[in-house]
Amino acid sequence: MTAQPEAPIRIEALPQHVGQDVTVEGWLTGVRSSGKIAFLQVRDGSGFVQAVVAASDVSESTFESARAVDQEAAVRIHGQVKADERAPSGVELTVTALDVVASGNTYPITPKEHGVDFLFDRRHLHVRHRRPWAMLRIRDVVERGIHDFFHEQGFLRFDSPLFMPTSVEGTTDLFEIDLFGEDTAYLAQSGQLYAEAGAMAFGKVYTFGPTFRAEKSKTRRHLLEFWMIEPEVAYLDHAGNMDLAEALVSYLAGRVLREADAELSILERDRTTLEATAKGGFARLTYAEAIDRLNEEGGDLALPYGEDFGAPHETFLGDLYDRPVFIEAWPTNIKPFYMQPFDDHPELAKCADMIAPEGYGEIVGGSERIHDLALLEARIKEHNLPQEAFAWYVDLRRHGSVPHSGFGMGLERLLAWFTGAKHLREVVPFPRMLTRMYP
RNA sequence: UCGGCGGUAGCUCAGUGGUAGAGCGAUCGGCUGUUAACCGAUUGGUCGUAGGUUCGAAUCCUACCCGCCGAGCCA
Repeated sequence: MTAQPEAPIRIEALPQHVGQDVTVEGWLTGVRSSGKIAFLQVRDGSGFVQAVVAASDVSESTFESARAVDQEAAVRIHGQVKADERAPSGVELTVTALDVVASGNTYPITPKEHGVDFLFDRRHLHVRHRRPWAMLRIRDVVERGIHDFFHEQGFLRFDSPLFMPTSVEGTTDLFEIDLFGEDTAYLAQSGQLYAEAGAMAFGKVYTFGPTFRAEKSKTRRHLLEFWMIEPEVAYLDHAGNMDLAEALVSYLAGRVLREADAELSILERDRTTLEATAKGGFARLTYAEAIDRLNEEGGDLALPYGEDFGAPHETFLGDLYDRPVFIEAWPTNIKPFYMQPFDDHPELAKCADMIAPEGYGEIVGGSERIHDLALLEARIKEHNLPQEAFAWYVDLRRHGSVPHSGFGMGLERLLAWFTGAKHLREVVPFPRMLTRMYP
């Protein structure tokens, strides 16, 4: 144990300490050694650096311990920061002393290929590795970006409940919670209705929380538990709502390009669609125009007017552009009950879905909400929804009701697109799926 | 729920009726510039489960279990 009073330096800050003696606390992602020199690959959560132990520079016992350490051993390293062009980050650590804090003890995730199931059974360890590390760092950049964007625009974060008395849309499968045999609650699949109450109280609000869908979907675009962002704004109309969604998504793309360049490189992410997205200017197709495009250019994807889109239709439409595209003005009968119809076309809803490019599907769905009491009550009846459960929601239209709009953005869908993930599970620390509850 | 594919060593896989294999990992040794290092040795198996066909089954048949990908539904 060498006396080393200074506080440890994080690896990401090492380029500012070239020539200095520092301490780094971390773990080993790998070790290579020969008879007289050892290379320790070190990570500390902030970055990666190679530490070089030369037999000629250190005591015999230090060199022996450097040769004996294993993958994921926890180590405290003392050494000098050296600029080195061979190093990916530009710096290396020349080791003067090494404390082995704990052994890696035959770490199971070896630096070779592994299957999805093997890695996600060990997700508690897997999150230490480069690719998950980059994914989850970008998740953090986006989450902070969302809060910054809304707060800069005068929004208030307004938390919605996770236990709900009923479904927001009346259709989706919900997870039931038994309340001691006395009542049934459901896990939230949206906070929108509560956000609408918030919009009338604070003008501009957004929710940011987990949501749950009990759909037996087993595709790369589905999780049982995912995070959703739902802004809701009083006095905002349908067109303004699309402007807001576009501003948010283009802001986030720009922020990831600026703040997560190294992470995008680790993921080998092509930046073309992100760079286009950051400039804004998203195309806006009406549902009718989208149907025409499908029928004229979509081949097998031809679809009669009035049908909802499937995943292949979304992929086709998304691939028409280098940045997201809005599909607006859908027939009201294939959309939820609360959407405001156009005055001159009551059969069409003032709503829009935002489709991501590159096959990542719908990332935003939003609309202007019905603010007229009588119309909302009629819609609830048409959809056979339980009137008692929606009484408070209807009551909002009785006291100073104004036009208002909002949308929901799926965090994981957005992140999967930003990062180029093959599956949503890659952008969540501990994904929850039909076949995945552990760890 | 439906469709396609798959389950063999700790991991990734090869093996289509005749003695259970490779690479990596792990262990030991060698190597002063390695980037998934390299070289030598050692270690390693209920071939998803149950039943059937056969002189003989990882291999053929039946049922079931589990996983992956997709559809529907959705973000």
